[in-house]
Amino acid sequence: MDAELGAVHGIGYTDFLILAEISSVVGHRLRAVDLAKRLMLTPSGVTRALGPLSKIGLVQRAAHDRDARASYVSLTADGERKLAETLPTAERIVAEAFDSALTPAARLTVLGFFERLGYASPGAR
Amino acid sequence: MDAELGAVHGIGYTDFLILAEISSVVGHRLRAVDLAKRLMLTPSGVTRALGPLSKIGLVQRAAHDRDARASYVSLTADGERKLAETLPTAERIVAEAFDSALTPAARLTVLGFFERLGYASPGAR
DNA sequence: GACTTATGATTGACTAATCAAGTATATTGC
DNA sequence: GCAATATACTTGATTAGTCAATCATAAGTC
Repeated sequence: MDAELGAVHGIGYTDFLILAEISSVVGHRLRAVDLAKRLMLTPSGVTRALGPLSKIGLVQRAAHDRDARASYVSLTADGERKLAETLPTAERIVAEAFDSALTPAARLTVLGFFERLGYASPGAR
Repeated sequence: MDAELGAVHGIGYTDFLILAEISSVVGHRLRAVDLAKRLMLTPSGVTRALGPLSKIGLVQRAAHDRDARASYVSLTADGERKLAETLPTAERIVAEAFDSALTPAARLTVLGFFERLGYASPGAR
């Protein structure tokens, strides 16, 4: 997962999730602490991940207008491009893991399950 | 997860899974490589985890009778006790994480899902 | 039966995360 | 308005895992 994504796109799976999460949120920016909650990471882990992402210019931080402790994280134009470029690879890798881990019957059950939870099945169009 | 289990019982979640996996398998012993496959770990990771578990006397290794490369891993009497003692804590922690991560409706859907996959719902008796 | 390839296990080097502690700012209650 | 408490973030130290390389033994092929 991490290894293949890293080899192809130069960022890990968590990095990808960070980009995707920022992009998915209204306003396209959020505080580091909210990023942590959404990704089930600690604030510390987010700080550590954002360092390199910021250095290679995929994300940027901006001061929060009402809270001097916090800062907003958002994607740069490069970050948006990287996300768009990485998405198909990530989807393929997840789909392969999914396929190899389950029997065909279990696969269908899981897909139905996600539909009931309100997610579109990744494979269905 | 790991932290609480470690604080209460002195072993991590992966350690717990290792004990549980050994105990669940017919014959109550398996090769390290099979342990790795079942727990989605690398053989390397299993070697690393078994070291401490063996040192504190929860698991033991025995030569494989047909393959000199392999060795069987099994629980000691202490290991069985530790597993029995850890099981309720682990179940409680998982149940709490499950409850806090999902809405009540999603919770029911997930439980139904596991039933369809052939697992009894943990909470149901 | 020797040669090649596959498998089981271990080790050194590394990495992505954690926790605990610390700093800075916000918020709350008196 | 000030003390006490809570929140946002960062950093040093640690940890649980990975990968790549290695060693030993098995299994398959000619």
